[in-house]
Amino acid sequence: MNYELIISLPKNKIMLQVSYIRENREQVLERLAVKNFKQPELVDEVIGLDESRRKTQNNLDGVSAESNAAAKKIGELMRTGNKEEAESIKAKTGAWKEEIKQLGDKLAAIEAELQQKLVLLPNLPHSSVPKGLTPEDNEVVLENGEKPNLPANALPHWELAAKYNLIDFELGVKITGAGFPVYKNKGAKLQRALINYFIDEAEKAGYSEVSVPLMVNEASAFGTGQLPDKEGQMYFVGLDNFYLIPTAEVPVTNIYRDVILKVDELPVKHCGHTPCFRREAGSYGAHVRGLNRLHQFDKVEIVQVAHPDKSYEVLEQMSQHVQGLLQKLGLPYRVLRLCGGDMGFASALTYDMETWSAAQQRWLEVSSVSNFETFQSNRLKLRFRNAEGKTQLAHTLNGSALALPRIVATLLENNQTEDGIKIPEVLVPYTKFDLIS
RNA sequence: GGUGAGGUGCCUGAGAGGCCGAAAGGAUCAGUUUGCUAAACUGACGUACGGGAAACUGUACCGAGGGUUCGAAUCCCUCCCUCACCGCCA
Repeated sequence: MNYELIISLPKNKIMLQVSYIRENREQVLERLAVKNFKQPELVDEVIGLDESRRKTQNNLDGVSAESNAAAKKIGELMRTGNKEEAESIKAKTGAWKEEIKQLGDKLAAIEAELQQKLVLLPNLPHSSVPKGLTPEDNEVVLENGEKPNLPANALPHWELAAKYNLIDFELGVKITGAGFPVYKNKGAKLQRALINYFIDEAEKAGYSEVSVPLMVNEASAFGTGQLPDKEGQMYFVGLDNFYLIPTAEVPVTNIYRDVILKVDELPVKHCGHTPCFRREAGSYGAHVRGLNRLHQFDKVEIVQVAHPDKSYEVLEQMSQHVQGLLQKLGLPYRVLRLCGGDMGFASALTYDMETWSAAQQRWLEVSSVSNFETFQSNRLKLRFRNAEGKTQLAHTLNGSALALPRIVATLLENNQTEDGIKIPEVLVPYTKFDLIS
């Protein structure tokens, strides 16, 4: 990613909330420390640049005002035939012109630099976010459900997938490469059933379904914060400058880019199913075996645009929705509150939901629910008109409900019996079979 | 891929160098009238960045960037996008 592209994004952008940083410098630094942010010096650089930005703009505005007034005067004089006086004013405009040009260039340079630095600042974590560096520092909020006791000869899901002819990993390697499996027979049907089930559940919870593009332009990728932070993690279609979406969050949230909502339109709730594409550069090895980590996978996403006063309520509600799905599927799970070091660039608070994979004897992340507060809406210019009639940035949230492959993995492993793999009751109307044998 | 037409406010749409941040209509909001609905009338009604305690005020923005000019929505150049028709095609 080169930043020229970013700063060439729509002008007349909102100045990524510098005023907040300016007025809460200490707090910002404190919060960034929780996220283990490596370049705290950026904060003061930003404040300094903002200072000179405002000063420069003030100067420029003053000169422009004079120049505008003169131009107007000339117009009047010309109309009334007072050519001489008009000419004498004209003579003075050269200096203004020069100054306007200089100040304008200076301002543009300052703004560009400011943008470049602002764009590197991650979102500030919520006060409840624990300090910490690694996944081990995440806080376990709750654990739910019974871990099944599998017999000693229980198989991991990739062996079950082979045994029952559900997923062909090698075939995917031939067609595309590692991480692009081919689902077959009841494996394919199980996937489709889960997708439909998740969508139906989301609709019951008030999320209206959207079906969105799987490739997005740069402005969209920037809007939800994938750029510049996750540049290398997205597949890029260079011929047309499109990115393959790493999550439906990107196209769905971008529906509301450059939108000013009415306050009574909040909260906006959408769900959607899409494949997701992730390069996952740098992660190989035993832990990525089978369905554990893929380059392409299916996911049902829920997205909300919420009033800032309500967004943490909404976050809990979304977390409950996800937990409800896991309960109905009969999967043991736990909820984590991510520590500063493990959470994403754009998030203020993230809950991860993990299911217990009984054959692998480990937790697998199947959902991530986040409140981005104004981080995305600031970039998206997603606002609403508040009670005073002023525009205000809305809060955006999203969560997986749910990501398919690890759910499939856990279902296969946890529900294996000597007779075959039992399908959870809630899914049977969708699969039309209750056993994989 | 070829050809043509366009990009103006929430929408439709005028504007063709100064009186244009932008007519008019619609939508929306507030008020008046009305037994209710409808209608009519009156008023309000873009965004951002500055300054100011505030009333208010300065600047910028008519797809984006550059240029001409004392002055650009309007003229010139470059780019992007959209639409229509043809070709190809799920």
